[in-house]
Amino acid sequence: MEAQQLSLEEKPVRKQQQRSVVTQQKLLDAAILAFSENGFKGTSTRDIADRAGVHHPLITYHFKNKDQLWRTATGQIFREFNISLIKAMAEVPEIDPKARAEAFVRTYVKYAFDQPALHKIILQESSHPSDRLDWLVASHLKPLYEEVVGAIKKLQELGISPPGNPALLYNMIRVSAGGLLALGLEVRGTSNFDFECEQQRAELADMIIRVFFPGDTPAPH
Amino acid sequence: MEAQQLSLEEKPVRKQQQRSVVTQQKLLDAAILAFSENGFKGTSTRDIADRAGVHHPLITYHFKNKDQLWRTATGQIFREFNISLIKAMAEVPEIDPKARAEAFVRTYVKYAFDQPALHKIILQESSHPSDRLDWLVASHLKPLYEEVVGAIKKLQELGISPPGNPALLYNMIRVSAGGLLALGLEVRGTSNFDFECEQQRAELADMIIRVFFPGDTPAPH
DNA sequence: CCTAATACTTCCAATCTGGACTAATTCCTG
DNA sequence: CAGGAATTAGTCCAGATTGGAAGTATTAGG
Repeated sequence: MEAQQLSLEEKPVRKQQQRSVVTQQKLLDAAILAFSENGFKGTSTRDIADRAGVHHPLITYHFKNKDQLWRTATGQIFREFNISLIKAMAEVPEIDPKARAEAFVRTYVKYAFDQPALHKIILQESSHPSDRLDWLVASHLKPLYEEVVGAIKKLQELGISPPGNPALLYNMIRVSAGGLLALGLEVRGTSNFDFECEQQRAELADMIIRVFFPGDTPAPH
Repeated sequence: MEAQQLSLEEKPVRKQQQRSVVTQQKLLDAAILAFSENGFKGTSTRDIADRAGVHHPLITYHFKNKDQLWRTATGQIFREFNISLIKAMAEVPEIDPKARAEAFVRTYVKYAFDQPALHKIILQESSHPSDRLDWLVASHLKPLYEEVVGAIKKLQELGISPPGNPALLYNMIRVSAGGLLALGLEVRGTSNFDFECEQQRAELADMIIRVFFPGDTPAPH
């Protein structure tokens, strides 16, 4: 970070040392975990440093302050999530829209489970207005939305998805997948349904597909 | 609270003064708001007291400590929510299960919007294990779940709802309604869909019904 | 193998935290 | 209307919090 922002400087910049990369990643990982559990306000930089096993002033050194650390950490997992999603979708042929939708749901569920912090952080930050939420929406949430909502419209035209506002449909799918996984503890408590079990996650994906894409692909005339 | 726990005491207990009831309610309202925004850890008792416009040691006086305040405040809104739901449902005739499901969804959306803190608090607390989450599940979430899941099973048997694990279906409906409303800020940011608008909330309810209860009531043979 | 940039450690000041404690005020109740 | 309990105001505290200053150790690069 910061450290080797060479840009158009004239100074003889030295390359970043390996140990600093390690420290930064330890901090980023710890930060994601802590923020997803206790929110931005509820997380202290000391807690993060303790989890990472480093001295807390290193946060100031590497990331300037708590807010920048949050942005860097959050940015990292959102970028990874979106890239994973795009990559996985690229492997599915475009001919069959319903198969594509199914693949999207399964991949979404998979990566949402691999990185549960991602949706927890969305939930944490959506609870009240903040610059962080605006930033999250503008730089990560909206791009994905734009990408997917077009596909949903097409599915509706084909009679595969129910009619109505596609934005609504998209958000319902999103919370049914990622949101529900983030609520895993509560769901297990009330319903004895455990997303830790691979088979139950598949069941969730199946159900989402069944519910939101009930129609069949129309035969090519 | 506490103050007039007369039970089987022999002392000539004086009745609670009106002003204390007012103070308590101001604290409870402020607490709900603060906790829903910043979570338990992220909320300070001083913040709550400031919002309520009272001195912070009064929290200790009326509720013993932060944890008890959380439980009392949360208990109040959950009780009100569940009662509202039950009352509203009692007015719908039992003959038509689909009409009943529709009424349930509309009422759920209505009250979830009236008290957005309720679902925000579920989201806040589900992010990691805690006594508060266990308490929430056991005393408020599970009872409602038990109540509703039976009805959903029946709807599935009638072919009104899609097949599959009813617990899953229930949770998907729940997050699509309450969860999505709690995410209102984010949804407006990404999709320009605003739940503040009555008509858009109706659209949400319609969509939930369309998606989760697509079948028609079978004609009585 | 120097030496200066990079990375880390140790310490500090100002503020915030939950909660305890006492004094002042209000207002029931006899 | 007086006595005393209920309630509130005002202080205080020990510990945690943040950001940062100042010094030490490590390592890249000549």
